[in-house]
Amino acid sequence: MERIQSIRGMRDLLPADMPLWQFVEGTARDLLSRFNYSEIRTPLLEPTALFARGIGEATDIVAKEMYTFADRDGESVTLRPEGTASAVRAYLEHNLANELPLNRLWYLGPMFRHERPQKGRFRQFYQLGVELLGAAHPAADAEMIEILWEFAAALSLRAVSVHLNSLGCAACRPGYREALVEYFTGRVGELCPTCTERLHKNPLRVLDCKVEGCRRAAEGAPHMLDKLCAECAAHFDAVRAYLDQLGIAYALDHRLMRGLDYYTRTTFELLAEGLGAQNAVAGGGRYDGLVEMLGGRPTPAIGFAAGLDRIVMLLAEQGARAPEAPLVFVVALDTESHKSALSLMRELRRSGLRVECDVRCGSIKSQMKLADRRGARLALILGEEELRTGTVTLKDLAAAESADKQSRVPRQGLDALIRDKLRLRVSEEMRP
RNA sequence: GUGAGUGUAGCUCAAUUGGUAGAGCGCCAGACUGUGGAUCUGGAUGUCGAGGGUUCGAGCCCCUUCACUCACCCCA
Repeated sequence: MERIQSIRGMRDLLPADMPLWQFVEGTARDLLSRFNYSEIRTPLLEPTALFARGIGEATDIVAKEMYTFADRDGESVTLRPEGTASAVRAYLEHNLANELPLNRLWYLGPMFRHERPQKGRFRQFYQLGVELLGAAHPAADAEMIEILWEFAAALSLRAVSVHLNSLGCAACRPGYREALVEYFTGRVGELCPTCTERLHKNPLRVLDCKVEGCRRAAEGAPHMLDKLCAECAAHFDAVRAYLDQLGIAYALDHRLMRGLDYYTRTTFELLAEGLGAQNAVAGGGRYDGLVEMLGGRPTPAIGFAAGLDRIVMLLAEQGARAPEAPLVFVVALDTESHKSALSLMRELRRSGLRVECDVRCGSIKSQMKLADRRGARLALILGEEELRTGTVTLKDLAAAESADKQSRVPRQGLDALIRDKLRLRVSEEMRP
């Protein structure tokens, strides 16, 4: 019998992986609530037209990476390849703009793209998205980048850097594009075959080609930042001033482009070392045109998406350990003890402690062994003796062999005693 | 979609020029039947990714196929 396994590019996040994931997600929730952003949850499945219109028909995502199929009634539906289009759709569908002039939103969940998997890239992957709708002011750009910066800081992400660029607007980008084509046309000979093609389809992409020859050819290319119109230039300068005020370090990166059609003006990325070729941890920017493209009134907006798979991978490589509540393991030696243990465990759990036992009810040895495997901090042993005297044997599994490693304590008020013991050990460990 | 590499016990890997599988770790059980993590002893486990071919004989050679990994492309 052939065993069924998960679909290519779609992986299981196993129990051992989850503490880090929960740490990352918890950190995001906590941070965003302090910036007073509201969570929004949208369906995984949307009408195909939403993405075709929002992201751009010509982008790779729409042209060849979407999970698109006919629903039972024939409607073309698509598993969301990113979150912004859905968030904006919901924003318009429920008239959120009418309730508030400024909407701060975030979401977190799986996205789907039918790409060839590789390190840091999956067909089902998780993104944290943050969107700020209704503000054209550069202060909004700065807030968005600050959130990303604070997120990285709260996670203690090492070896990451913020890259910043401006893509200009409908007024100045076409001019830049022309200048770029003109520049590269003069050195077609130095470009790789793909770039020769790109030159006509998407000249901006030539800038971030990895081939050595193209990189050299791109060195003297004109910069978007030099071709910005007066408004875009002023906007960008203001954003930079805010970032300086906040002490946020960034690198100007004139080769930083966005693959989705809806981006304008400010774009930024959080890049990390140690992720292989997929080194972008988060990316975002201003998308002043999207709301209107999706049928709403012209509304300025900015946002970013962070790749949680990559962040978790980075943290794991940096040896990060997610904090976990200490575990109390109850060991019962016979049927009577086990009955009594049930009540004890309920009590302790209701008092907020994390408690489990070995429901296989085997020998004390195998129970102790499981306690150890599970990483328990304390073992509570219940046997005939303890039942008779109204006590439990408390063993500190993490302590070195010593007189107070194990002791007989009264069952009354046990949870307070345990809390004391755990606090003590925690404070000991926190000393450098 | 393109290219390269890899597929042998739960995990990491080994198997001389083709002679029908082994180690470490892990797991389970024992070592004065009320005590884990160290040590010792014993034990279970593989259709050698799948299908076909060559051969007296294939984990090793050939073909096909699938999966995984990394890179390109693109992106988070």
